[in-house]
Amino acid sequence: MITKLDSMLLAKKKFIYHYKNIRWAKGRHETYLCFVVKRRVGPDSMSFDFGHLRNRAGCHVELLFLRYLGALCPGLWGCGGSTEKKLSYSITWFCSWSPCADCSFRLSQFLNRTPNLRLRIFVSRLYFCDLEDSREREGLRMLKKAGVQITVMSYKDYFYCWQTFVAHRMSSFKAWDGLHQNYVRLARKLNRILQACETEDLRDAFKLLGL
DNA sequence: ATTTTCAAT
Repeated sequence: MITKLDSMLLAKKKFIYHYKNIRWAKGRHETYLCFVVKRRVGPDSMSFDFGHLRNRAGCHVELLFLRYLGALCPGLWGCGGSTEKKLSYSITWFCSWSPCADCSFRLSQFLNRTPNLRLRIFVSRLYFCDLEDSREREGLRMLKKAGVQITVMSYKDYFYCWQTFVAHRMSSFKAWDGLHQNYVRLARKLNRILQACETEDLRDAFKLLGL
């Protein structure tokens, strides 16, 4: 794999500023999305693409990504003929914020209609997830039900992103103060949010059994 | 203890 030009990579400062998993991320009025798109071509070969996006005025970065999806995943919807076999892709993205409720809803709908696309989402910080009944929390659960694996970024994920998406110019990734503690706190929070899926399912099961 | 959030000026 040939390394992309620096201009296609994220500046170091930008990456650190936007992906820092601090509790009060003041001034992060932008969201970055670093992605890797993979397609299995044969038993040992794989097509591969990667890059990053930033939200634009009036368009959250997740929906922007969906706009580019056709170009990133040729054949995802078949190659014209309806009998044509659709190609399967798996996408991993790393987002500085977790998706808002609306994006989660639209993504879930899209994924439910596109079973040949697998999506894994890593997030640096949780967006509006403080309130127990926030719509953003509900959105994350909806994504999980649509088969998305949602994970909070840990050191190894930042390290990977640094190596893959950042114009690091041979400098190695240096963790900021509190990276690990913040990760642990956020991962617990996300687990609590997503576990509600299971208690809900359990409640439904009980109801079904008349218990 | 409290602080922020894909802005709005």
